[in-house]
Amino acid sequence: MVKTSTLQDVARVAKVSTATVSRTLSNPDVVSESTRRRVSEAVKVTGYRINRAARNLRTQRSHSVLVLLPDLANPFFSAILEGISRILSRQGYSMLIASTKQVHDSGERLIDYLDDARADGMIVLDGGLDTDVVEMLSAASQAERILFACEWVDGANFPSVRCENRKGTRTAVNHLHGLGHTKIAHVTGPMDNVLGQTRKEAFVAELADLSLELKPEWIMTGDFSLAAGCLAAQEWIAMNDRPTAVFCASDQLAMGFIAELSRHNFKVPNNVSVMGFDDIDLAEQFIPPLTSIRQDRMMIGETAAKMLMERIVTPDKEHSVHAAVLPVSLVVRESTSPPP
Amino acid sequence: MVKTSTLQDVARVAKVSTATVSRTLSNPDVVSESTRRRVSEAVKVTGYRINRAARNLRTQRSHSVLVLLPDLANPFFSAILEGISRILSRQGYSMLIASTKQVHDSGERLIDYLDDARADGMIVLDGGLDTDVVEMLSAASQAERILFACEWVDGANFPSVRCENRKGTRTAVNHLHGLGHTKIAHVTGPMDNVLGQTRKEAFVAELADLSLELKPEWIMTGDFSLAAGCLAAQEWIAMNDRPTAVFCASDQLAMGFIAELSRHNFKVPNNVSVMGFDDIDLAEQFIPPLTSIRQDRMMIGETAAKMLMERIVTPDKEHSVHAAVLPVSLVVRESTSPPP
DNA sequence: CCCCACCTTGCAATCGATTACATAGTGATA
DNA sequence: TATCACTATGTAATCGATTGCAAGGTGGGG
Repeated sequence: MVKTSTLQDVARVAKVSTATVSRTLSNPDVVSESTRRRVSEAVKVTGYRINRAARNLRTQRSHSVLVLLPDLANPFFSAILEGISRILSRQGYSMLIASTKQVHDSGERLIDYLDDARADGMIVLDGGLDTDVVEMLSAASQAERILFACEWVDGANFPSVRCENRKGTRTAVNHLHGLGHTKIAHVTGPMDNVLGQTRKEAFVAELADLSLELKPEWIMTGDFSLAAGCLAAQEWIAMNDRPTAVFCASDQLAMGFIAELSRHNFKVPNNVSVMGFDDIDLAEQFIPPLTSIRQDRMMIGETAAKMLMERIVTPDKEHSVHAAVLPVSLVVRESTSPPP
Repeated sequence: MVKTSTLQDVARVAKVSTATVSRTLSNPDVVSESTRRRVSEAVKVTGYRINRAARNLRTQRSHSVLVLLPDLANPFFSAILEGISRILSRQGYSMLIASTKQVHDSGERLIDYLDDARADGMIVLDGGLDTDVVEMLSAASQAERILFACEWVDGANFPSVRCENRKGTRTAVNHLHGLGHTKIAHVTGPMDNVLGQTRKEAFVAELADLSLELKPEWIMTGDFSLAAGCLAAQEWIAMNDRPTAVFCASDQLAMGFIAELSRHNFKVPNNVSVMGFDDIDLAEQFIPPLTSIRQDRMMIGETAAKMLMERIVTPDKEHSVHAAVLPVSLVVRESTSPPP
């Protein structure tokens, strides 16, 4: 085991005090040109690496951020992580990852991550936290160091980043209506999820605005999964008066829906137009390529990280943006067409 | 800002020394029943949370592990992460995430993570590290605290976890041959990648064992992406003597291949059988559902984490397993059938 | 009754970097 | 030349938990 060298070692080699070395490294302007050179030289010679545990202890900062996912195995989040990580590493911060499920199962409490100085802040990608957890977090003085991205918690007042869910939904409905559809169904996300709710509300509202008929059975409750899409397809097949277009609350739903239809020899978009939401990577390669509402997941991650870092670096400042809402866009591909 | 309480506070309340509190928490057996109760009570009263920075400094352990991905946005890795995280959190360890690309771009050196006490070990999911980086890592005394998963580096001698790539490939070829195919093509992974190479070698070897013809043009070089699959499909379409089956080195390749074929009105498996490798979540929902070689990604993650933790906890012990090779299995779905 | 072993607890050094405060040195100004 | 302002550097306390060593206490054996 090679002992890594410490500030002391550098100080000895450069023939200065540890204070000077420390200053040279973190605040070069205050030391003289000549010392700066001597110290840099000594750092090189000794191969000095700062010991983060020591710095973290002294500065009361962990220099890392916790990202909390509902489910690590869900690919939807990877691009968001990429965005977050990009910003964090640029500022010398590390990214810790955990899943809410796991944290819960292991009996840890979320707030511990902040309390025990493991993380300076956290980005939560799960709006479905238990209410008592949310209450504990908001009560904590650290509430400003917690940020919700994509999803959020109604009622709580955490800073957040989200995309234009309402506008995206309305755009989707308008796209279908514009193609000539008048009987439009919706496969919802999970109804205990804020995204699922919001998109459904917006869907209902937009249909009303367009004065389109909406039979109760045309709202099919699902979650965001492929499997739920399959089930919804079976419902659709069983209907007497089938809608000619279906707006799904996620791309995975739409893919499941289309897959199941094709097993029953229905063609998309010939027999029915289907849309998704998210524009995940695969949407483009799906057969047929999926019309969807695109959210820039990388940007969601980057924005979230930037906002959080601001709050960590200058905690007492009044911050300009409390809830960032990022634009979405319609991506028209081949799963939608005029009604038969 | 609520000051969190320290060992001192607990000690004061319990009327013992900090040493006793520390011992009660980390090694309860050595303190008496009565003190143990007093201390536990005091911990509850004060709401004490250990300060990890302080412990990390004193114990010279960071209690976290770095996981290094080639690309965070690639969903292939999420289940592996889930597996790793599960094991780590069970042992009170945190999971740091970074991507090789980013580490490289930001000018950091990988070894820094170990040197500056940010991580006790690392799990690398990228066999494509630059040779100089690999050399630096193997030279380091910390080489035993670095573990490769999925991919590995030929020549270097790091502990590793991988799946039965050769056997999986041979199983795939045998499946196709068993269906009656004699003209079998292969779309390879990237040829600078150890998985791509291994699977290709095994493919060639198995065809030879079965005494099957193999025209040079039947080996199509790709990478693991959807796009490469599309290109390969175009090559296939352009062939005079078309193979009746294609084994792709990844599911994504297979999906891209099939998608492109369908755009040109070829049917799978009617016109050609196509197989993938990995059995990613979507394989089952693809149209047609994809025949593939399944690797248990969660288990890869768990195994990697267990092996690494062993080495971290008892660094000097001789460890039983140096390279774990996990089983794969054939999953037959609808993208393969007897030749036309 | 003394000695020794053993169990429990406390004292205080330690991990390595940061930073408030003190001090030495330099040059300018009156 | 004395004084002041200012810069550059050193001294030493500090962050909070861990742990080697020492000491106090208890009980059993001789």
